[in-house]
Amino acid sequence: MSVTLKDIAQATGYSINTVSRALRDDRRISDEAKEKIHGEAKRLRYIPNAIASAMRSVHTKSIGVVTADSANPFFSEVNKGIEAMAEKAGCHILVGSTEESLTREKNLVNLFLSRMVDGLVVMPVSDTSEEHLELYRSLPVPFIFAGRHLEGFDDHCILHDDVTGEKEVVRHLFSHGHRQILILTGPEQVSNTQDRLQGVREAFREAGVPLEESSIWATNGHAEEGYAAVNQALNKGLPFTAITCFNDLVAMGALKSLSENGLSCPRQVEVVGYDNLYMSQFMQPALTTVDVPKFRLGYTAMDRLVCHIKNPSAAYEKVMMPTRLVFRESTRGGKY
Amino acid sequence: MSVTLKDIAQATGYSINTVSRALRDDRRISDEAKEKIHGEAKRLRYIPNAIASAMRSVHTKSIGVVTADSANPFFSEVNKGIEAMAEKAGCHILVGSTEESLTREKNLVNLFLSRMVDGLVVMPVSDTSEEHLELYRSLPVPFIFAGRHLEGFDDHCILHDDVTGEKEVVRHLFSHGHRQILILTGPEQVSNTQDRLQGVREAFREAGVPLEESSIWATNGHAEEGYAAVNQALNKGLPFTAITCFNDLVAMGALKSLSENGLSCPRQVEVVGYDNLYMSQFMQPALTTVDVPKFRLGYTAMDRLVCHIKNPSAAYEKVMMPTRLVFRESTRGGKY
DNA sequence: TTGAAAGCGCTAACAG
DNA sequence: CTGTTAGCGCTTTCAA
Repeated sequence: MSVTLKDIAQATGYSINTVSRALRDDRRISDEAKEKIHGEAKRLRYIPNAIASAMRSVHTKSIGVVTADSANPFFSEVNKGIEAMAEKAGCHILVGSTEESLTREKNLVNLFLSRMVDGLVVMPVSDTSEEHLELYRSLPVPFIFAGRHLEGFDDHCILHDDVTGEKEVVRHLFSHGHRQILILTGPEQVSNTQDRLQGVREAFREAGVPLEESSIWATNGHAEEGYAAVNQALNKGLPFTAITCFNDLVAMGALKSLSENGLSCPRQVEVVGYDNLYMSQFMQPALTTVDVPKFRLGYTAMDRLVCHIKNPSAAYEKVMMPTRLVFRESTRGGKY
Repeated sequence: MSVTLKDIAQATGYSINTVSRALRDDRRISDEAKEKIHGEAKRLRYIPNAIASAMRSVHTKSIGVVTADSANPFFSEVNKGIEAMAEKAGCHILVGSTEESLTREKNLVNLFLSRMVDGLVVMPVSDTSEEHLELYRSLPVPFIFAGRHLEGFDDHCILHDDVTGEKEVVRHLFSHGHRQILILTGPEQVSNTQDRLQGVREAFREAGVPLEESSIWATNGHAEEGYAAVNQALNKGLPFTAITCFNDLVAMGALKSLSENGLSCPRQVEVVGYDNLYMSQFMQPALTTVDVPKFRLGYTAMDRLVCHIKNPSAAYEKVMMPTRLVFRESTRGGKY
């Protein structure tokens, strides 16, 4: 079997306890002992058993991250922020993806709990069933929701302002004279979908333009459904001169459909995405989109979480981050 | 603190042991006891402590996955295959990304070992230092290399045939009359870069065309370096009529540069990628590329790993998967 | 079919 | 500065 503290203790003549403390650099251990013990540990290729250590001590120094959709680079970018702060805090991370399934979300949370994580960062689906809410009400560790909110847990959320972000998109399109706007929404059980749609509605109301429900098309947030939706809208002869997309992936599909149907973007149809993925600047045309501070979102979420782990009685506080419209080639001209 | 077997034992009057076995559906426990115990467990919201369980039993039912580059969707797609098989085998997965750093690779392997994983799936950098090789020689658990190989561990590899895949790309370009081909390679410490370059060289030799070293440009495998490389090649006035890219991300950057420089793809310059990412069909123009069986790669790697965990004395055996050239819009016409 | 006891590897509390 | 003892929650003997 593998090398344990016991082996090092036997090899050096110290007690298991002294070895344990020497390896953790406890200051009450003599330099001589430390040197001997560290040397022997290295020689024997000792690998500390984090499992055993976790059992005995209060903290495992591990955090569970429940992310949403592994096919969307948005979440990789948020993850990087989480990881950066985790590393800073000396934690490591267990990641799992729900693929927007409530069942998988619950399973992941329980999996992480059973592995004794010190806390959780979650991008939840927005299901408001009693069972779902109860899962978080009874959670025995600190937790933060990143980029998405859940009814009754506003304080736990680190968010970006989707309502305003999307409202500005539609305002901008209005200011360019568009009145026929195709709206491609995202997965329905996700709070961002609801918020962005609300932003659309507010912008329409504000401008006094009636919003036809027939111009709202649902997608699952992936390119192929953006592509299909625009194809179908064109086939139906739906009139539109601009498209606002749930996210950049959907926009990528939309651009493809326009191009295949001989419609020039931005000359004939303007397209706006959401998220500002790294790849969006390389799309053709480069995508106008709403920048979300992805890295900072993850970084801040993890930072807050660490605070709550260190100080369990600290009050939770909602954080709202600003978004920013980024103008590229898929829309005409700059801001008016 | 949280609910333990002891709590259920006290509540039901059975011993801890009986509770433990009832919850694991041991057949030597009466149905009556099982029912009572399961009921109580549910009522108390018992969450099994996987950490404690892992300490006592041989297997943790967890697998470490050391992946390479979280910004590249290629690895997400491989991961999905790994996860699918893991779920089938009743394991869960710990994932970490090296970002192509040898140090991070070693740290991740040790992190996973310290968490007592039953085995590892690794996408290693191809560093052949004694230290790196020794890491795997002395690994106390079964391991599989997925999509990349490492000197001396051929048997542990599940691979796709990069030499042949890339050779076919270049052959195809030759067959279209190209002689001036820009070659954008990937990160140097990665076996795929070396293999694909070898494929290029073999195709050139085969065709009797001299390969100018000046037409080989290194990238880190990301879009921005594909973009920059093509920009620079054009600025230098390098003559080329086709580009073969290390991967689809690099190709995305290359397409962007061509478009910005007023060069039409495929009419003036043909472009070929590698990997066949999901998104590549949505690029403009849709990307001709080499399909790699990403899902199956992960799925098979995990399948082999599970076999070796179940049967530690089984001999390792290299698996080589075929690749396939996929023709889309970034090259002209079909295969000759 | 069930229970009692031992121990996985480690850390914390207390002695010295 | 170092050693002794106890025990985290669970599973695996062994005994009944």
